[in-house]
Amino acid sequence: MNILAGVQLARNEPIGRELYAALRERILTGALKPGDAISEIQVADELGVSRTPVREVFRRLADEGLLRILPQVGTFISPIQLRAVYDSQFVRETLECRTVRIASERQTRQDADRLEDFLTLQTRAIRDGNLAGFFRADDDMHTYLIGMAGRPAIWSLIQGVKAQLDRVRFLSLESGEWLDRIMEQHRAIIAAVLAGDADKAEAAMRIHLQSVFQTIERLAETQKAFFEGERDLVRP
Amino acid sequence: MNILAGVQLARNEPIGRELYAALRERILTGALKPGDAISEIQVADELGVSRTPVREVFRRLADEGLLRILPQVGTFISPIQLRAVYDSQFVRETLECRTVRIASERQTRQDADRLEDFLTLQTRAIRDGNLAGFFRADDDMHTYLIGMAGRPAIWSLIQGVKAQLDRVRFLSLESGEWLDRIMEQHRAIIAAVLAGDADKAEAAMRIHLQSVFQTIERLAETQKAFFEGERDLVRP
DNA sequence: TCCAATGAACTTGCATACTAGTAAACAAGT
DNA sequence: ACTTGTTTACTAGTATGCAAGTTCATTGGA
Repeated sequence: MNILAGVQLARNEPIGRELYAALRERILTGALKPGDAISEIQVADELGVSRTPVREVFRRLADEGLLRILPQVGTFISPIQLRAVYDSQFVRETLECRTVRIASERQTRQDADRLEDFLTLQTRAIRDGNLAGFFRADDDMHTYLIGMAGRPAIWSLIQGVKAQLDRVRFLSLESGEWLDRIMEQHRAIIAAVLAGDADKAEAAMRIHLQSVFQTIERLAETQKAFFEGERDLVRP
Repeated sequence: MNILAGVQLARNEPIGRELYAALRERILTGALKPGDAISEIQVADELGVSRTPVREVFRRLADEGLLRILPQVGTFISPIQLRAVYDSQFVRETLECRTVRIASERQTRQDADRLEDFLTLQTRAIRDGNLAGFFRADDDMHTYLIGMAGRPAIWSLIQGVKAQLDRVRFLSLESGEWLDRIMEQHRAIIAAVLAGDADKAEAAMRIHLQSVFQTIERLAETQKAFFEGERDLVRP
């Protein structure tokens, strides 16, 4: 079975960059499922490169908790660890609730246009059934808000911990009514930010980022095989 | 000149583990200064191993922002980027202010003994002029507080961003009166936590974690060569 | 004296060969 | 049938060699 169905490297950049992104996406979207074996040689052969760059990518993914490397045994896609998911949510909520607060205190006229653009992009993506596009516009909006708070670099840190959350998100293949509810949350956040109401913005962001809990509730039952660790962990 | 003055690998574990810790410590403590060149071959030869494991360690340190790898040119110790330092402080303050809040709400009887132990360990280390021991006990106390909040894993994330802060801390070689002030801050935090006063605990923690700003003030002037980036960045 | 060309000595990126360890299939004995 | 020992085929860890690019000192000419 092909690990990388039809991945073609452009080879303008170093190998690792693209391979990292490609593998990461396949793990997050569930194309590579928890428990699946994935060997350095296999991937190297499929790409027509040597083990060395593949190996380095594996290491990075293992550091992020997406791969599990067992020496002399093999490398496997990590199970989704509930503890790690809850911790990731905690970190994201803590950081973004503070940054959105700052964003709402610093908001200016031109921010309004940009933020509203994100909302229209998102509704349009939903209308067209373009899930990938929606996720991208979603991330872009969060990125912009963090930038407004003057902390653009923090998004890359959140990106790191968010991996665990995204695995859950993709596993759930959000249905239509869910997306509508997310849009409502987005609108509430943006409205509060543009109104300069820090308290309301923080509250709206918290509700938004905590909605992943409901997704977990539904999933941890049905997709039990992909999860690891006890349920009922630290919940606020 | 020796990069690794007298580092002896135990070779019970994989090479990388120890080498990573050894290099990281030398960068943080300033034994390896910003701008210093450090090549894969040189380190490999000094350790009597091949380039491959050294290379992987370099990659991880580069991901953390401690090394700068320029292809076909060389690898260098990163300058201390003020922007990264302030961002790290922001992340740490945001996370630990929330966790110490939770810790103070969950505190129990046996926590009191442990926390007081940390304080005595610290005062003893200061009395003996044992700086390394003080830093260790300092970190241990923060670790314990985060554990009290039920989020032990978050410490490793903070550990990651803390690297930038530690570089500043070690560069300043805190003088005696500074250490006394830190101890006062520690005592204030612990007292608030044990009293179950979340607001006071959070405030004390914020003051404590913001004290690095004064250190930066003093240093960015005198040690200008080690720093990169404009002063007067986002400050609360 | 100045400047440009050149080449030696570096560097990291990548490829490949070898080592050593695990696991599972299999064979032989009970 | 079951256990035990052995073989075989895999894995990642490590070593090493080559390729490609940068830096810098040296050299030759004006």
